Amino acid sequence: MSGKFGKGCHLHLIDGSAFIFRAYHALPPLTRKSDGLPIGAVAGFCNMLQRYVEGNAGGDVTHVAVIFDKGSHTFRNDMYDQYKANRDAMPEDLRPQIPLTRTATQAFNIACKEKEGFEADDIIATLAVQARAAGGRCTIISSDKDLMQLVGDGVEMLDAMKNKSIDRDGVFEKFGVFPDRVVDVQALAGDSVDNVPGAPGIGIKTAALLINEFGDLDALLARADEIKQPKRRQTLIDHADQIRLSRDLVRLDENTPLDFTLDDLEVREPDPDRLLEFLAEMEFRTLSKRIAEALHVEAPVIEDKAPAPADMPEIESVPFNADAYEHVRDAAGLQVWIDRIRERGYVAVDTETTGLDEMTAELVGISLCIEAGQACYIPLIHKDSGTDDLFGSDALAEGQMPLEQCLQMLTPVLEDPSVLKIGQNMKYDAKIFAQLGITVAPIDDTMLLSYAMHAGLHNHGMDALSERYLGHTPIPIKPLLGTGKSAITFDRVPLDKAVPYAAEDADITLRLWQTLKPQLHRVGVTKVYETLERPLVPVLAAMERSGIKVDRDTLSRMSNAFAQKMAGLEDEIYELAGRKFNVGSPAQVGEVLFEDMGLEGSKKGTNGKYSTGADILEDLATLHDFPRRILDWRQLSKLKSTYTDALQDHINPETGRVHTCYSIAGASTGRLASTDPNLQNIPIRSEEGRRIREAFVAEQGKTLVALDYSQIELRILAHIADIPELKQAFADGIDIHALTASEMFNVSLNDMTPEIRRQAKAINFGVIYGISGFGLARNLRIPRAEAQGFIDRYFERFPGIRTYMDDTKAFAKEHGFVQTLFGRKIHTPEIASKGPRAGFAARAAINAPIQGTAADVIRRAMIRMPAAIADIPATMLLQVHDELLFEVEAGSEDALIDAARDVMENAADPVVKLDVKLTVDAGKGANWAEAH
DNA sequence: GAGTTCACG
DNA sequence: GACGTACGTGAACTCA
Repeated sequence: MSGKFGKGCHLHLIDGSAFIFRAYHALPPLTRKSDGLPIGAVAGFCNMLQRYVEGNAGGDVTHVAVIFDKGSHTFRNDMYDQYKANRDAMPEDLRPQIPLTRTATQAFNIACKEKEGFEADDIIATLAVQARAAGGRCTIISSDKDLMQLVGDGVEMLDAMKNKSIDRDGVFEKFGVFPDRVVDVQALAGDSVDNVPGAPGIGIKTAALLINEFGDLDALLARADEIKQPKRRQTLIDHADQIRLSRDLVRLDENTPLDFTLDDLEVREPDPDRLLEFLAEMEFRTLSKRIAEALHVEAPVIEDKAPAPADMPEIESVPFNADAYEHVRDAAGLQVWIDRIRERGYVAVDTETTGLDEMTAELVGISLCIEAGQACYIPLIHKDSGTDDLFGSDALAEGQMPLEQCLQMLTPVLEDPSVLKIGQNMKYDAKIFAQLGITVAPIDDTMLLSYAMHAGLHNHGMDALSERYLGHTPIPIKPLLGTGKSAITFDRVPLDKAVPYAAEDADITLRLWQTLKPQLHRVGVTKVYETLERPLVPVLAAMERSGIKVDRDTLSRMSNAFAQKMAGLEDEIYELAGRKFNVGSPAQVGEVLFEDMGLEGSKKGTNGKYSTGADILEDLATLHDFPRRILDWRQLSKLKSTYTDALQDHINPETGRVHTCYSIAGASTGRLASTDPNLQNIPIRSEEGRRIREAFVAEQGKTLVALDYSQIELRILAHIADIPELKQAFADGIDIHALTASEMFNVSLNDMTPEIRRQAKAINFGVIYGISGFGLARNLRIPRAEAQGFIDRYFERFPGIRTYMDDTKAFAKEHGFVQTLFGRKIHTPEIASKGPRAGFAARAAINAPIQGTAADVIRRAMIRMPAAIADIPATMLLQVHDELLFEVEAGSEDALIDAARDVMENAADPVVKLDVKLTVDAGKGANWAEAH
């Protein structure tokens, strides 16, 4: 059969996207063995194509094509920006498989068609209409109801899964009208999946009823006042425009401009070599065999390629070339990049700013990269460096587009749910964009990919990752900015220097993503990355931007009081020492103590200095007044310098609030770390220190609410080590330290003394840290043998703890990592070393699953929190490892406590079923001291 | 920049 | 038998 498409021809049009999604959801998440590339949807897609080919062998099909969607932005989005806005983002492991389904179609030698700006449905409509006009037949292989408007006059649909064909009567069954009125019914009924509004309260049944009564939609809308039901009548009158818009949205474009004709779609025999080569590349053994048989050729041997070692990724072969980066200077130049980004569906993004504090830093320029080596920098507010003006000119440099124009063009891409934005530490860039009202989503973050896979092995900064995984040293920033007082901000870097530096960052980020992302599955931390790391980025960005109000006057008053007390103490100290010296110098304190006064103290190894730490001074305090005074002075000095003084410098002048920065990938265990300033170590243990929390206040008319997990690490220990007595105690709400003491020392709970309880508490904590006799002895200030006796008794009483410790150490030795209950991996490379390092590593390995699981739990709570409190006028401000601090409008405190507590207590569900329930304590007040 | 000390969980 | 010794952080300070 060949020649022009016409009478007697039969065209099959396969809805490619429908095939892909069916394949994706029908199969488990298979991955290619050699490199972990997700491949399940491709496998299912190929299976469905093969079944299709087999099913039509000897049939009357003369022409065939698989039609795909391309990009997500279509003419319908221009008509209605909410079109398909409710769609979930494409699953992470599906995205890389999309291009492979095109390759697969071509490997089957089937025509493969798509068109930018149009949906597959429009192409199908156009081709079906063309086939009909030429006097041929057309079968659309899909069950998508949006295609039903095309049925009739030689066009029919076939649901390949159910092998059921749908004709005019079938459409009537579904819509209550024949195909020519389907659009009218859909326009009225709307579609929640595609977010087509329709007429509120009217479904398919009612819509069909109305259309059948009035003939068509135009007649119905024209004569809406004749509708008998008053509510329905009003709805149609009120929403007439919306209904017409809906009709335009659901009506398929039968005139899609196409660069091919029906004749190009003629059925072709598959080329066995090409097809089998593709299948071998995908490592589909069973399917290869089956297809080889069907084609009567020999199946290729597919080698069982061993996965490459995880720490030896392939180094990107495109060399780095800083001269090749593009300087985007105007809208035309940027548009080229935007088009390419939309075509790809992903882009690496990096921002250059005037500083490191995202609250005050200004956007200076944006770099983009879509392929290794292909990157650009869009400078926006670089200052002209041409003049000799010593103070720098404020005139803008040549070759820049207006910031507003750039953002206007780029924002739709940054916010487009179908374009993945890749960054290194995206929280930073997201905050910069958030300042400008832009919400960047969806995202991937190479720093977090690295963290999820390699926590404990190395840090996750871009320079380190580039060296390690790309074998490339990034252009250093120092020579560009200078150091010290003469340092300049990035907007003063000349463009010829700024372009290579900035663009390279995006290039590196993209290459890291290409290197690291496929390994995620292989390392087995996809869930960790997708549920514990990446979703935290917008949550933390919002918390950091919120900040917490800090009252400068309170801090200032405290500073003065501390200064006075310190001065008094200094006089006493000089008196006791008999001379003046620098109280802040540990070395000089050591000299006074151990040389002038001749007290007993140990020299410290490396530099021969005396150690004057708090516990040594504490011991000496019984012998002399001097150490006590030093301790008191140090406490005040600490409080003043680190808190009451430094904290004031962190109050943002715009917001009057302190905005900390959380590192997501700082702590190896999964904990967050807080910096600039650290708000996770605000004093509480001493009464004087605790008062600093009075400076952390709620805004007028609001309240601070603190919720903290009670004994979360011990509860997790009880679960992981499976200790029945501890689990029972938590279930009964018994004081856990008292219970431990009672079990160990055979004292009934009623006869418990604070001293015994204190010792048990120390042991409980010691266990979490990987207890040793020496450590416990020092902590409790008891002889080492006695401490060891306690530990022995503890293990005897709770043998599960010792088993847990031994098993965890053995696991770490064997695998080089340990895991939390949620699958987070913490690497412990030093466990293999000899000497004391191995001891450190072993204790860290024991602690990591406990501390890490607790960290996972609160991360999960934080990720769920925004949605859970959406209806409450409250904001999540701070996280302190097992505590969340909120600011809430007065009157809504209890609603917030109920909602937040619910999220926190059930945060492990449904992934982990803890044997021990998690309990959350709550407090509220005008300041943080009261709330705690 | 290393080392010490101390604030928190 | 000796090694060293409780887990995880960040910041300020001194001193070379």
